[in-house]
Amino acid sequence: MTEKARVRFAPSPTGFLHIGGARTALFNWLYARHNNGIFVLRIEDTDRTRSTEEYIEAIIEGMKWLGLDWDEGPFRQTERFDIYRNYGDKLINEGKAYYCYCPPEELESRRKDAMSQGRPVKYDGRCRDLDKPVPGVKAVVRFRMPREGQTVVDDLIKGKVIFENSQLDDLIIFRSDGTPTYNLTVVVDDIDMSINCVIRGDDHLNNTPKQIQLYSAFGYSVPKFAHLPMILGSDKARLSKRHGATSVMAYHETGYMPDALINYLVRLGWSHGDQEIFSREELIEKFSLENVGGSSAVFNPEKLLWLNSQYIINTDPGRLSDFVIPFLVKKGIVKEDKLPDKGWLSKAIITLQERSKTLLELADSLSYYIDEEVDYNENAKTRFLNEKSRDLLIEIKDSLASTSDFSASEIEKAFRLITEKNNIKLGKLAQPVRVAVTGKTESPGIFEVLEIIGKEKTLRRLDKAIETIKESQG
RNA sequence: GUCCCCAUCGUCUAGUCUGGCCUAGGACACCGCCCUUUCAAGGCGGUAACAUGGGUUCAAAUCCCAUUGGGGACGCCA
Repeated sequence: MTEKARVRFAPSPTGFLHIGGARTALFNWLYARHNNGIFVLRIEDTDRTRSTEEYIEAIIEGMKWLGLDWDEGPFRQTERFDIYRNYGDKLINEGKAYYCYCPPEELESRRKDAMSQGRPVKYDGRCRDLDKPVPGVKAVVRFRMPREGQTVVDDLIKGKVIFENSQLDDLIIFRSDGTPTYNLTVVVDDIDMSINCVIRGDDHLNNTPKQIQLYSAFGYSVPKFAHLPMILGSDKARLSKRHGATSVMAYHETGYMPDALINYLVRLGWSHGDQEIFSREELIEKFSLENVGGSSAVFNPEKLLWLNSQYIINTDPGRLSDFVIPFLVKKGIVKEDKLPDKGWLSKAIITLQERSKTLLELADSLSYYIDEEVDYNENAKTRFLNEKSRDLLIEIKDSLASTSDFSASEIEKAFRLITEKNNIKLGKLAQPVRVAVTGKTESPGIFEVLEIIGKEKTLRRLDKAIETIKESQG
């Protein structure tokens, strides 16, 4: 019987949940779900000056929106300081850690010197074997790193990565104010929470040998490691704010479906043959770290947009309406206490699914079905609402006015009758009508549009269009 | 500067571990055609890649080395 997989996502709340963090969370989540394991959420907020409550909320909100549910936590490191203290004291008592009295400014200048002289930048260990404390100075605690030999990171994605211990720094595990630092807290927490597979960004690969030394100092065996390659912007630099929207919730707000973003993110580095679109169930079934590539990936908003359009097309209209309604409300197209009929809305949505790449676009298009008044696009108006189309508009209006069954098929018959009579192509009639009822030159099929708008509103809009033509003439 | 990672179309990738089935496949974007009442969606087709140089081998996108390029880390941040 193998042990149960336990993984974690451990963001620090110094910003919103961003694209890179979301992908790390996703891979952890998939690993846990695929292996029937446990997914732990841990908030690494030991840097109190930069961590905020708002960001914790925001990260949780982002996780929930993406549907990445966790089984344990959220734990907060700031609530676990006594645990780190216990572990730390053990190291100090065993001589595996020591107090260092070097002032920060001095360390800084030594670092600069080392870098300019081309020497490895690391603490020289001058406080290692001090036998007495320096009075009146607040000390930090450093971990005594081995100086000889090698540390091997056996990574599930990168393979065996060898580090010379001489390169490893005597890292600070407690600040001079007594608070623990990252490298200590991750290791202690991962031990304490029985994490047996650490999946994180490969910007942590260099930290890993240090952490391995910590594990061994505590007498624990190391978990598996999997270091995911970074996500880059279009200029190949690490993805950051200047590349545009990087916050997960920004995608929510601009009309992306969570499943589309998940699907996009998982394909950044992971693949399953030629398949592009995966349901959540499929992902859970097929996901494996073995199929994660080692090279970094450029974030491509256009492909995400395409995936989103695919998800909009393939989501059933009833469910899609639940996604769209908040956008309709937010844009003031409908009132929260006066929502459109669900059946009617679904019918309207069907006509727009393959024409909308985002929920926001869908909501916008829906507005011409719902609004009382139509705003004409200026170009559309001058091109199609003019003397040439006026008589046709009057003709179709009169014909539609006497139609009792206002269905797409009956509406089509009315249109065909007029085009045949006047010996014109359907477009000659359809375009002016389209502008009259939608204000635009593009829309779903005109017969469906009219049916959805309904007889009364259609006639009113045709009247207004005819009126508009008269005015512009007179 | 030191250490670490990475390298197939513009982008995401299949193929690399286990060399031959690769005349290098799919997807996004782009271009063309078809469908068509507009716009889409859809269908069909097209442009486009194994970074370079050395090896190893009967045979290399695939293995090895070097170079180049890109990324990351080097904090009393995480």
